Amino acid sequence: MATTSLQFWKPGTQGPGSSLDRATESEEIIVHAPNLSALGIQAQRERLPIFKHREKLLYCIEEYGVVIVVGETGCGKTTQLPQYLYEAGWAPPGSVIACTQPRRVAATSVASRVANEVGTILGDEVGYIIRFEDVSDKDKTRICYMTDGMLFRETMIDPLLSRYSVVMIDEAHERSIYTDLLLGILKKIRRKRPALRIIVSSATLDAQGLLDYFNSNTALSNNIPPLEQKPEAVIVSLEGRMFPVEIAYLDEPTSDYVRQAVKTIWATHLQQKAPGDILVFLTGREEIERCLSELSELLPDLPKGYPQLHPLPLHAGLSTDEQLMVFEPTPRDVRKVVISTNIAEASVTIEGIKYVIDCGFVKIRTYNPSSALSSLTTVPVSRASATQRAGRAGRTAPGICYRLYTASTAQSLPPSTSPEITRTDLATPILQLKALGVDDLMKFEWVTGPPAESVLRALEHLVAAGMIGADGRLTPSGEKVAECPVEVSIARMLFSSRDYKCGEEVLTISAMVAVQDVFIIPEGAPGALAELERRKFTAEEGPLNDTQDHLTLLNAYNAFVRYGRSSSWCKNHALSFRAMSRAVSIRAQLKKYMVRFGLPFDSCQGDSKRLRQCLASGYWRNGARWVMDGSYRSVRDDKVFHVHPNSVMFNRKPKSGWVVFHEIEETKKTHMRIITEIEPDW
DNA sequence: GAGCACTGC
Repeated sequence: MATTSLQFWKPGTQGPGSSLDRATESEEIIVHAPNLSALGIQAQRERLPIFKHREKLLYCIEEYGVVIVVGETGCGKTTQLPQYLYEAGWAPPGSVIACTQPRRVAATSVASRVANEVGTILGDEVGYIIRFEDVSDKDKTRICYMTDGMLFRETMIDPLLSRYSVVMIDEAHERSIYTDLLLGILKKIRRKRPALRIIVSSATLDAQGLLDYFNSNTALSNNIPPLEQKPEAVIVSLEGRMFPVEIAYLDEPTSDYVRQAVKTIWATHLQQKAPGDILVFLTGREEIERCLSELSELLPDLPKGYPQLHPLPLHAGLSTDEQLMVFEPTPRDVRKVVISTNIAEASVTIEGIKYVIDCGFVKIRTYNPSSALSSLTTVPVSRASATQRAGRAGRTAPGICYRLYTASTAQSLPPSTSPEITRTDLATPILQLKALGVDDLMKFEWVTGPPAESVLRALEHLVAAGMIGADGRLTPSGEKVAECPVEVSIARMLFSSRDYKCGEEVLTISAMVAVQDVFIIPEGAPGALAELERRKFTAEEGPLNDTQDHLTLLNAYNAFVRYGRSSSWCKNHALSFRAMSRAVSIRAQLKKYMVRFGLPFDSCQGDSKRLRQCLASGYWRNGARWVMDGSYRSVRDDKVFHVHPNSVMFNRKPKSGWVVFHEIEETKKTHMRIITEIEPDW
């Protein structure tokens, strides 16, 4: 197979930012800067598309409570808008402009860029706050970038967010759970503190929905003064900066989009003479590896005179080193092909991409409240996602996006991905809302209401766990657990560690289960090596050598610390250095909460029975018993569960016949992850 | 006898 002819229908140019309108270079540049490098920065700032809208934005923020800013990524809103506000005097001493991001890297990298533009050291006038890292100054910081989760947490300490004059919720179209919770809280705060200004920044599609949300007034009660006649919220549209991206569809649907992706990569490489790298969106690791292997079979057939093709995988399971390879600049005679999961849709930006190939699917986690199980399923992408994926081709020059589905399929795609709050376990969010004084969940103004069944299921869980009393209010232990940055079952485990005298070990286990992907699966030899290494921790490391996943995690952690937290040690034992280091941070943070709640740090001194009893007390809802065919039945409703192949319990019969597990994941089968054997009479 | 979208506190 040498060349493949592609039958693509091209309906003409469309896609993000088809207008190529950028700020003209002839505009007068006003410079207040004292030196040349600052002059360069100032000129750059004024060339951004958002600069033309500066006065309009400032006027709207002065006049309206809520400004919904719509613009493509790259138009400068994240970096410029907080600076405009700062320059216009919105952050006098004692008040701060907050800008929230759904991801940690975004908060840190944007803060550092803005600090540079402002001409200040990061952490002085411009800072950031993410979990484990507060690079801000209580007195000096005027612009603060932060993760939305951190600002939500701050509302638990300061319910009116009184130190902020303006809160900008960035990337609101992603509808992360904390974005939704924050929008609800902010709408409430605005009633009590009208001086607060809110900016919601979003990509196009749902701007009208957000406008209606803020302009509706359903929860108005008698003791709150009526709002002014003028609408609460207004939309400001910014022009995009992105280059046009031509969209091409398949004429006929494909039954195997991985193979179609390989064909399309090959044809693009041979037919498109213009240099530029290729980015392919697939749904998961397995597909990426198949795509890579099928592509490598074609490589020897590359005709003479063509540039080389350099394929690279990109997904979250890779080590940092492997991930960094996709950013290496391409030599002149090589074309890079990055074959990626959804991580490249928003989290990771690779420069130099000119061609995007989109399989049209994504893996999404969905919580089913009636079964209390969450499952990972492959579903068609939304139109918003497809637009975002296509936009990855137009960051530095005009590009092309090949969609591996038909134009009519494209029209039937849902407009946007359902908000996270509609497909997640609400136990923790509801506990936190209760801690914020939202007692009546039906009156809380959700941007999108979660399914009633999810709310009921979460309330039932919280009542059973003793976090909420019969009156619907938080119990004293509920108030404490609401503060803890862990799930309800883990918090219970930490609290009962006092009775079982194993605080030290439970603390470590709590940190380790909070980190995913501790054990690395090496490229090529799926599972085998990792399993070998994992078994070392179960059998050879440490005194607690039962075959239990929780104890294996404990042993791995202790060994990591004992061998000096070294990254090369991790590499040799198929452990993720990133994950292990994160566990160290989480453990330190949880330790502070234990100190605050007066929980002792006893060690069980190798008495694994006490430790396992303590685990059982936390995972009291997650029990299962072994049955003859090697599967398990859940204690709660007799469902069929299987042991996850990553578990050290995989294909071993528990002596007692009973286990508790950390979580259930439903993919092709229903798997219990992180398992510990218990005695039935516990 | 066989598997791992992505975030966040």
